[in-house]
Amino acid sequence: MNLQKKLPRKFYTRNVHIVAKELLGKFLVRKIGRKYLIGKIVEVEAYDGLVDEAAHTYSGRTKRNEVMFNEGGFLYVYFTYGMHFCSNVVTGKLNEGKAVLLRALEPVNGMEQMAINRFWGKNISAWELKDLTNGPAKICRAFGIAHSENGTDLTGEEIFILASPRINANKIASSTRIGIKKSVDLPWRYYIKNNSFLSRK
DNA sequence: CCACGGATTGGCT
DNA sequence: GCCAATCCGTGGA
Repeated sequence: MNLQKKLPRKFYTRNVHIVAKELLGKFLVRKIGRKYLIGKIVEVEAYDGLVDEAAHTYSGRTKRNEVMFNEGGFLYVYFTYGMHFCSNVVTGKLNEGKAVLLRALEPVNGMEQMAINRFWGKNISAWELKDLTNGPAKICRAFGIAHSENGTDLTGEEIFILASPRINANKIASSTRIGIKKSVDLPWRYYIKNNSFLSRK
């Protein structure tokens, strides 16, 4: 794994479904001081802007969703259920309002720190690897992603994604998206088949 | 101004 | 499997 080999802007400015599928198998990196938190992306969902009733941007620009209208390659972080953050990779061109929700990672490096971030205060010795980042809000907890990370440029030094070979199409599965009430039949959740760090089967 | 409910999680039945 | 937790953006009055 080459920490210098960051995905460039042009990776992100393409079609949201292409980017979603190509993000599978790539490595999300958070640099904190000299330490690196790293996880392999194994599950995502595409949110397709104005043609997608389930997308936050469907009804137009608001203060909450404005980062999602950037061109590709920025991090859109939102707060929900009164306690959770979720992160998205913005895709496409300026003002399209499209993004890929990061739903599950396979921890690769910095697991001790992820466990501290996720379970602060309680039972810190009993953490299990597969419970660190197998859900969209868990990723944010483990990686310390919250309000202040909203709008982070993924071509920068703080949070970025490493280039790595594309996952073979026959190892990728799709399904309907999880937890939404609109556009429930669209098969826009993509994940690596049989990976044990998925948020769901 | 106020009421509603959410791209979730974890604990309890 | 069910449901409470706990903010705050959003939309309707």
